[in-house]
Amino acid sequence: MGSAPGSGYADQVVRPSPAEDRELHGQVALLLSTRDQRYTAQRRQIVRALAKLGRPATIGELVEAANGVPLSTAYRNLSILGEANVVRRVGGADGFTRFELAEQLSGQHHHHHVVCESCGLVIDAAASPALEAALAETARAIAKANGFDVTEHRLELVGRCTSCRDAAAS
Amino acid sequence: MGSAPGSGYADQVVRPSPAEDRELHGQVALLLSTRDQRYTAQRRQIVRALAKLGRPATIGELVEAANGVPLSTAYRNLSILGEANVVRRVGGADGFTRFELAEQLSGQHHHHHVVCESCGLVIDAAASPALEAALAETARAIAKANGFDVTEHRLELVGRCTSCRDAAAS
DNA sequence: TTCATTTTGAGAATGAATATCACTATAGGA
DNA sequence: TCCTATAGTGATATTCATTCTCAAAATGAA
Ligand SMILES: [Zn+2]
Ligand SMILES: [Zn+2]
Ligand SMILES: [Zn+2]
Ligand SMILES: [Zn+2]
Repeated sequence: MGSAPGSGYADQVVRPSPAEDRELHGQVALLLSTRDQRYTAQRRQIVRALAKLGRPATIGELVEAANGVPLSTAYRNLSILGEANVVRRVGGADGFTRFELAEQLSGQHHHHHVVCESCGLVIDAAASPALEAALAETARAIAKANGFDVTEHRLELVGRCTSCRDAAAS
Repeated sequence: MGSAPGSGYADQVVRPSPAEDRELHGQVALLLSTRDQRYTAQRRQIVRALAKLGRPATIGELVEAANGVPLSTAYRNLSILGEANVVRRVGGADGFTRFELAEQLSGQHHHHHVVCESCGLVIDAAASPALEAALAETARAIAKANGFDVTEHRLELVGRCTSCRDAAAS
């Protein structure tokens, strides 16, 4: 499930195996076909880049990892892949939109994000059952108090990544 | 403390009393003066607008509530007020940055946000002790697993506000 | 009143994201 | 295989929230 022993509730980046990779592209092709969209070479490049990076990535990181797919093509396809529930937008800490594979495609299920306030790095972190229970309870309280119908949540844990901490200790 | 009886952990908008209002402006003036900044009429208008709205507000809402302070002035002063820890930026659900008074100035302390995915409305919600405890535990686990030094968190509960739900039931 | 410093605000510039559109690639039928 | 309708591409133009510029106005100290 992408969790190394003793790693608690925070995941490291885990590369998909070749078999998982085939499975991924099969699922993407299916999701696209139900919306009469083709799984083109450029889209495959983008999906491959997202899987390879294993964390929410900026457009710049993506076009570089996706072998120089043009910006306009990358943006357009990320939008289409988003509508097909292949890609999810992640609001960054800096002003940059980031993109990641949808939870059911990335191997890990529901998760949250850890953000470095210094360099903007974003990594995934699985949520603990206790945290999810507390969130569900909060959602209930809000529905009661404000009539707001809470259907999901976004959690970002903000701090300093290892390399930024090392760099600060100069 | 801004919490009506029986409202659980989700706050409604609460107007500051005249006394609280004087206290607010005094604190703002102090925070600005320590950074050699003046508490000008325009800055006072903006702070008054933020207090009056009582929820994270967009630039458009602010310039309207602040009696037509020019856009460039509003942006510049929100930036200065941010550096002075008077104002906090809230990343919106839509693409719009929102601004709110710093927690210690708005009467309520640490809180989270409830976002309507339909109209973009953002309101405040106090956090329960159980939720905060679970968040602290998660932060500890992440520090252990990734070396990430988590110092704060941002939580958005996403759903549908009452008026958008009513509008959908047409 | 000077005069140095800060602040203002209209307009210009920036830049991430989106829209355009002529061209290319592809699927499917003839 | 050849056609053709449709979908996709990518260089370029456009949008628009946000930031920058800078001459004029306000402020405070002397
Ligand atoms: Zn970092
Ligand atoms: Zn993620
Ligand atoms: Zn709404
Ligand atoms: Zn708030």
